[in-house]
Amino acid sequence: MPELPEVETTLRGIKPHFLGKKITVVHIRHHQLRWPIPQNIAAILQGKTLQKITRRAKYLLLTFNHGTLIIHLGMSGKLSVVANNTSFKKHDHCDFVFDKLILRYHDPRRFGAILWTDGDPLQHSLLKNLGPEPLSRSFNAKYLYRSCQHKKANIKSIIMNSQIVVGVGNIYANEALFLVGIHPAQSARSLNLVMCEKLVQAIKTVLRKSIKAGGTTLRDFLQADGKLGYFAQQLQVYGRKNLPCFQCQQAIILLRQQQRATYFCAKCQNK
DNA sequence: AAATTCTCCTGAAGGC
DNA sequence: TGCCTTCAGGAGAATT
Repeated sequence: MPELPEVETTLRGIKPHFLGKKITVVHIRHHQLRWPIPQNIAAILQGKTLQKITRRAKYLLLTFNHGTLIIHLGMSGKLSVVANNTSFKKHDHCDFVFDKLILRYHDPRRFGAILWTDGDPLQHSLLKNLGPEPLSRSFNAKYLYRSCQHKKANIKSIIMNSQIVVGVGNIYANEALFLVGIHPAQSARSLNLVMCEKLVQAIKTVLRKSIKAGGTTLRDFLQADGKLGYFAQQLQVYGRKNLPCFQCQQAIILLRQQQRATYFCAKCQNK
């Protein structure tokens, strides 16, 4: 499940292979992702040179001189770099064929998206209302504090809300809240500025560490399976139901919030 | 307006 | 071994 560190790792992995290169042909084997891949995408891209690869939230933006390809990996999406004429496997839905290499999109659950815009991608309806990047300076204590005021919702749903801050998926929300000892069900408006500062720093720390871990596997990116980074990170609470807390040995609790699994330590994370 | 629930999908895991 | 059920989750859409 690609979280922000995986998307960033993917970006860094594909960039050196395709930047400034020309697409010769596009093959689509399955149009139906979260939204249909535009029918004319092959015609749009054929013969065009990739000018820029950037990221906004978990969206990868591949910019050409006449528009931008917007790619989201969803839950199970993966972009890989394979040699030309490499045979495709199940769920390899889309190939962007360049001179020597293929940028291949694989996505068993098809929650991802491949879209095209000929305007400013940041003004695309999917992107224009997104909150700040978590690692940017505009995501800071004051901002989070303001975003939490008058909010009845619990703090976990606030930090996972992409209109407030992007890129904090379920795993990292759990981990960051544990790091600062905040109970995931605590109401957002009850956090003071000091707690917001700690939480902001925890989110940044968790994401930075994970991106760094992802970076260590970059050299393997050409290999088809390329296990990405965050598994390397030691998770403190996520997926550890009933196992002893690393800090106090008390059993980690699993509860459900907004239909998402929340793992926390009742002793270390006080209400 | 804000908060919650629903939805897409497949593969893995668990029960019998 | 195999079939069936349940669960996982990103995030936009629909609903409350």
